[in-house]
Amino acid sequence: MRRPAGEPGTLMFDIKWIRANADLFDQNLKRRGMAPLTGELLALDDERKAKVTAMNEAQEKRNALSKQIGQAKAQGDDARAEQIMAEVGSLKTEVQVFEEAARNLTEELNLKLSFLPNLLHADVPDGTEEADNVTIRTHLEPAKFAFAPKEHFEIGEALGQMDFEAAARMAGSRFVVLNGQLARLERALGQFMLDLHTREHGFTEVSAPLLVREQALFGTGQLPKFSEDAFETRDGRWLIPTSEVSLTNLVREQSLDQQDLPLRFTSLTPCFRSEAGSAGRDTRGMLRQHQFSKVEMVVVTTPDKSEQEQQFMLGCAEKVLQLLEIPYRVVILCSGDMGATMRRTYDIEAWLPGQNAYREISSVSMAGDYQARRMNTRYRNNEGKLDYVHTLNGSGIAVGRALIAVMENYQNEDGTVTIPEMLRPYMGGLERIG
RNA sequence: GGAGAGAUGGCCGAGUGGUCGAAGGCGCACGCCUGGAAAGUGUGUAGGCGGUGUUCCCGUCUCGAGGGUUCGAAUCCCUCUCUCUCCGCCA
Repeated sequence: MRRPAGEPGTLMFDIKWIRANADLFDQNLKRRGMAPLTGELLALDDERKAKVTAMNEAQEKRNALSKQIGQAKAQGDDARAEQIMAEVGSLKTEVQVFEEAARNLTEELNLKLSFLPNLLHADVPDGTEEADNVTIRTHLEPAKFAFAPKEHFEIGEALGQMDFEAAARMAGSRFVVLNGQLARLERALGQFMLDLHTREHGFTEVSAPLLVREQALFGTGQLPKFSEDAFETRDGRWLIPTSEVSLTNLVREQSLDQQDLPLRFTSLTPCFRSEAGSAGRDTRGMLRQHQFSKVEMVVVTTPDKSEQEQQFMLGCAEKVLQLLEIPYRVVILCSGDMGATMRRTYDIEAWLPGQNAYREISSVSMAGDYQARRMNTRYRNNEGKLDYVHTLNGSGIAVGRALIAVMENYQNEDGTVTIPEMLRPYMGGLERIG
């Protein structure tokens, strides 16, 4: 793994905070199902600081003597210059030895810190698996069907507009080909969501790279820990697993002005995931694909606004389903089911009649300063001080899964699919598919 | 893909081995001047790390990034990234 991004000496996690809150930090790891680490980390940091101090002292001596050489030469006193040169020669190796030791220790510490999970928000419930997530609220009662509702792939294949076999022939499993009205419906969903967030919710639409450097994935936290989940190209770039990566990294290595915050970005992009750990799960249909389309929301804000921004974003994502009149519930993820890079995550799960289950369709998370530290993104507050920004991200919402939700919730007994009112303008006024 | 030029503080821009973290200008902040403002004038104006220091100080590092040469590097060497110009190719 290459040296993490950021200025030399920048640490990926606030070691001073760990030092001051050792118990809290280890408790946090425990809730994440990990062993305590403060002892190891602080010992390493002590060692590192000792070497840095020793290096600084040696440099101080060297600089003072070197300065004298310059002065002697300026006065034409070459003999004295020679004498001091001989004296300072041994200091050179001393500086190098300490410098190398300090660098190695900093790298070692930073590597360890870069693997640490984020701190959990106080609201996050304890738990080890999906079943421990807590439902916050539900919206709309699932509709009762007068017939046995089908799964989306049954509907799509019967319509002749969803072709997994054609996709498999050219790309392998976990890909799909949509055509005709279903392809247009996917496009309509994306347009509808983008229009909603840009017109009603104040987000700026962004078109950004889908192929990014390793540092960008490091910045948002997908690397170094989760490299097997994404696709790497032959030239060392990566296909984004979510446009959270592109949108969040818009501010990498920047110092922002407080008055410009919050920044709110949205984007409709394909997402690429290897689904390496998901073999055998959701193999039928287009619920879990290597490539899918998603509208993403990213907010960059000051620490004090992080809390309210997450609620706002959650509301923006819910609004999509409310306008589409699809039943859903909001859950808060438990400590064991959360992503390592996040402090608190709400999932929105849409009702899928064909599966007779709620399935994740959006995830809205706060990252705190975790990503900001990795990207080295700060802001200058009104007092002129620099501090790390807070970042948040959320799907607003997953287009592929929204397509599934629409198809299953709006299916008719004759195999047709009614088009939700809100989408009809995007479908040329079409009222049903099939 | 080939040839060349470049990257210095918030911005512009000097600086080719020795008190250079960096002249000068612009901008910004505060003060003086003014009835008020402009003009003029004075002062200040990066960040990281460390220090059993804590409104102020000390040390160190940072002139795109990383490494090297040297007693000493913005300045010399190597690698990388990015920008620009010309040629080729191309949607």
